[in-house]
Amino acid sequence: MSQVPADRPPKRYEQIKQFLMEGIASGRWAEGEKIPSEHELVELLGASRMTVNRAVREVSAQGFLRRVQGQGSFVRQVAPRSALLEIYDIAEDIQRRGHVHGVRVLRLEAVPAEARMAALFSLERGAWLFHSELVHAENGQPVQLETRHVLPRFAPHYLAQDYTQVSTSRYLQSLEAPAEVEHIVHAVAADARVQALLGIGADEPCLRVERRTWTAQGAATCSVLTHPGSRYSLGSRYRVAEWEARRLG
Amino acid sequence: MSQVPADRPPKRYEQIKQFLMEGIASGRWAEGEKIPSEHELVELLGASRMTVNRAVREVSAQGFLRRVQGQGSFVRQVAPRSALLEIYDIAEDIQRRGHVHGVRVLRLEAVPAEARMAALFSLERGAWLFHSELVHAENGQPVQLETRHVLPRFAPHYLAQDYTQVSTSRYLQSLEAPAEVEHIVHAVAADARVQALLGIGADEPCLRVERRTWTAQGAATCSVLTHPGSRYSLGSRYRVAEWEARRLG
DNA sequence: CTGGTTAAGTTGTATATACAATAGACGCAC
DNA sequence: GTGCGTCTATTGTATATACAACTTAACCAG
Repeated sequence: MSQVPADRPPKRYEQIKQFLMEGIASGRWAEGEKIPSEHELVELLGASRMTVNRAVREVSAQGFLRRVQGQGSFVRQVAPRSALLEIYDIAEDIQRRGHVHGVRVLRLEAVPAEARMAALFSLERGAWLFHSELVHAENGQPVQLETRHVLPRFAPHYLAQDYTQVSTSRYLQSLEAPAEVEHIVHAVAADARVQALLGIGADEPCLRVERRTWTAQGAATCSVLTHPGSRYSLGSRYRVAEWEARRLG
Repeated sequence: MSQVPADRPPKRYEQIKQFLMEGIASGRWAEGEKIPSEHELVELLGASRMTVNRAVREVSAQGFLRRVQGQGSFVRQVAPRSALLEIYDIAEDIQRRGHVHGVRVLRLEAVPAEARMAALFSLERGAWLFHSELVHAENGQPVQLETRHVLPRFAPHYLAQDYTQVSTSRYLQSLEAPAEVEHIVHAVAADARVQALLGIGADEPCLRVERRTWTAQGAATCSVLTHPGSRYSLGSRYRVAEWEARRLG
């Protein structure tokens, strides 16, 4: 049996954090449920309240607990999701690298919502949506196929813009900052049409980002960004910072 | 009639955090420079050391300061940038979904660094590195091939752990929080070995995350996480307001 | 029943104190 | 000079205590 990484003398507040994390992960305290009060933890674990307080505060800052003064500490309904993707504008990205950004507008039109889109936007089938399809190129080589659906109420003049001058992302962001954003990244195989548009072979995998935004009124946009796996990747490098300090509500 | 919401009494540790952030932002303390010690801040600001300690600790957790026991607190070279991707622990992820997490350890050994790894870790070729290879499964289905190289100096007991009990990520994070993290996501085709390990077909694309971490001493770990495109995707959804709120410190 | 007050429980903050752990400087014996 | 121990400065952790702020429930006066 492997021993605990007993390299260092255990720290009391780390032990308590561990105790809390295990209780949360194991379901000993269900989601939304109240965990023992600081006072109870003091008696249970035999540490001072300040030490308990630090442990609970830090676990809370990590997003696993919600604390309410005068009431107690509760296990969060939705634990913090792992991956965060920041909004990015591919035109800006390419220019930042000092390369030439080119764009070709394939479609820019109003379309009736088929079943999937109707569901995503909470509309009836056949309701009108704005739709655009663009291919972005870096130094002449296609790097992204951008397919987008936009709620007309959110961007009434979406179809009248010249997207060779201002990118779709930039125009949409100029309207109203979304209240909520979702990104999903996955790897997919390209169908024949995508292969042709991106100029890739049949066996080349693609990196696909699905991006949805919501305003206070509801779903606003839904985009699918498809990149050739060989010519594009998402990257980030950052200094570790704030998952300790994060406060969600 | 009741008064307009009166200003809440300012919190001492928030004031001190503000004081520190202004000093850092204004260049009053240059990058890399030592800020006043806790004791000096106590005398300067007239708060107790515990309060000063909390303020400095939280600013430090946000990445703006680096603290060295016995030496002092120093302004970090570069302020933290917002992250594209956050660290995630697949075991935690799976358990959070209420599924069964299984892991199979394929390799756990010391290996001599070949050219690429030597370059990444700034070592000479042939220097020893710890190496692990694991397959993670969700409800019995493989969802991640985890290949990792670790600098022995960073985790001397890396090979002695039981990774069926505590995940590699969690163990490594228990040692020392990395100062810097890099993630790169791309789509790749799997070779025959990976296909076999993940139980996927020849034409199925894979989602690959490369993750590297650095401590103050230099590169610490380098991981390659390969997921079957059909069974795994990276996702995130977040409220923009909260994201923005974190910029304030 | 209504409305306000009180009391108890919980988290939030602030302080004083103590000791441990680490790094660097100084001085001393050899 | 070299090596070793000591001292000091600094951060890291732990505790006891106090009071403030907030929530809920109980209670009581009308």
